[in-house]
Amino acid sequence: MTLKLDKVNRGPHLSTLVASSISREIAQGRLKPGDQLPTEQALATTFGVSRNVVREAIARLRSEGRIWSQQGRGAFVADATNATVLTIDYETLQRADSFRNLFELRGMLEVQIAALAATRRSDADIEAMEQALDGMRTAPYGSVAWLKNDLGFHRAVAEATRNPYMGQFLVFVSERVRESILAAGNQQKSDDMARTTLGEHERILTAIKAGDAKGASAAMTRHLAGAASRVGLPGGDAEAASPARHSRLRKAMRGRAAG
Amino acid sequence: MTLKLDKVNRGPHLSTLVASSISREIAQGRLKPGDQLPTEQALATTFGVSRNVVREAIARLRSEGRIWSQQGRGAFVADATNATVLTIDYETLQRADSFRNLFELRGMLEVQIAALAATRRSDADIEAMEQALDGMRTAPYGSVAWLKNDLGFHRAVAEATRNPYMGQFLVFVSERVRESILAAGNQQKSDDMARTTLGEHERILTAIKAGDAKGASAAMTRHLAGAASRVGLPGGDAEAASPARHSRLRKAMRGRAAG
DNA sequence: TCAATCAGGGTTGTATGATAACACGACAAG
DNA sequence: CTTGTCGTGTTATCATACAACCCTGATTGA
Repeated sequence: MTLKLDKVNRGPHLSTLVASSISREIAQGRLKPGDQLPTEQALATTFGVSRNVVREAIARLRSEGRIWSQQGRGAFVADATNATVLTIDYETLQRADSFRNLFELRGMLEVQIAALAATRRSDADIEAMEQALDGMRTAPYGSVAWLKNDLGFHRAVAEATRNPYMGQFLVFVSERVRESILAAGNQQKSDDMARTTLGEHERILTAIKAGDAKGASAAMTRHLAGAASRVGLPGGDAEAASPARHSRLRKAMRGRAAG
Repeated sequence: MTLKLDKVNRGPHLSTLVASSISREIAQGRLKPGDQLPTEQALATTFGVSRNVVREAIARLRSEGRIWSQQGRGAFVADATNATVLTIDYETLQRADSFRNLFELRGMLEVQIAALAATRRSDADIEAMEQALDGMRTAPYGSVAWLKNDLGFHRAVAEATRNPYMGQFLVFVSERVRESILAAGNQQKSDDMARTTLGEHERILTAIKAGDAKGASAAMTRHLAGAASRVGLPGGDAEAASPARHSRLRKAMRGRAAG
């Protein structure tokens, strides 16, 4: 009876294993949309767990929109587009190219967000950004407090867009990127990096303060390129995400008050 | 005992009600990160359900990263940044401004995706786009087949970026936008719209074929502006998401083969 | 005094059986 | 052909029991 699923003792709950197992069947196409899943009883016996565990797994998949179930009928695989949540599973996150791809996506979001923020920011937004910058100045580079204020700055920029989804998506992607960095474990820190990073942030803030959309996106592009090289990524990667690049941003950044 | 919740609130399961109830407590700050949840037994009695139902709710919240639990200790509220899934709850989706905000986010993604796709597309990607366009040509405007191919086109563009997250995010956001449109229920269709929409898609494809990043993003911007006005949104909204606007895209689009 | 050990209660994780609600097909009655 | 009933299978929920684990505090030994 107690089969413990030989694999991992470190393993999470049995319901998680069952859920990801079913999830994999769906992802790999062995269970197509509309197909009926085996009965809970059958799943329980095939996995060697209790029906309760199977139900917890089912509940989880149902909440993710991957399957739907009806009392008296059974459980069925839902259409892929019906997924109500966006999730990046842990295994994929570990792969090397995931990091690069996530970073690219993040850059895409951030550069646009910076431009939008420059046109819509309020005084309270500026206040929040400056507060986050102050927090970064007083915390040692790479510390928890530093990271918290770093994320706080970017979130403040996102919230200045007056579009709550911007912040929601950006924070989500940024956290995945951070997880990926931690998984790779290849970061080295120096005092130079702290100064450089702070300077990049300040340039972003200056442009946003001035209402300079192109300058803000340009500054953000440079910041992301710097961050990329800081974590060991070819720096010029965010290029395609930079809208105002070849054009005359110097003109846009000239003659504007630093505030 | 427990209110059956007359409105069809996303699922008649008790575990769903319990999960959203706890989730609300967290969202409204009555349960702060680090706080310990009541014991499963206590939750069961307060909600008037069995401990099994509570466990299904807990499993769901745990899979979303909202709480974490350890055997023998209890369940605790996790940091907000630890959420492993991105979810847009149904209530927020119904609000009027959600539609506008989601559409803006989608535009932001798509315009950049189009530019990237133009520089990275393969022959197979072009093939997929053309196939989707053919599907749109033969299906009546607004039909299920039409919508399916429409989404297929945009997904093909996203997949041409060689970054799987692009497609993942885009499809997710697009589906939420579609849900929001359906919830509002204010779309009217005509033959003109079909032709216009098809033309916009064709221009996008032409630019991507030619490897013209700026042309692709410009065409996508125009398409999104058209789509916005088609669903009753002020058309100029995607402006900030348009990188190549004032600059000379005519020059970029000149002298390139239509394919 | 101090440290290690151990026993006990509390909590989550899992197993098991039972009951209620519901869907669907078979089948008989009209 | 239609309708109503019933039996079977499935999910939804309940209830209980045990196992695994954490924490605390008392006991024990030096």
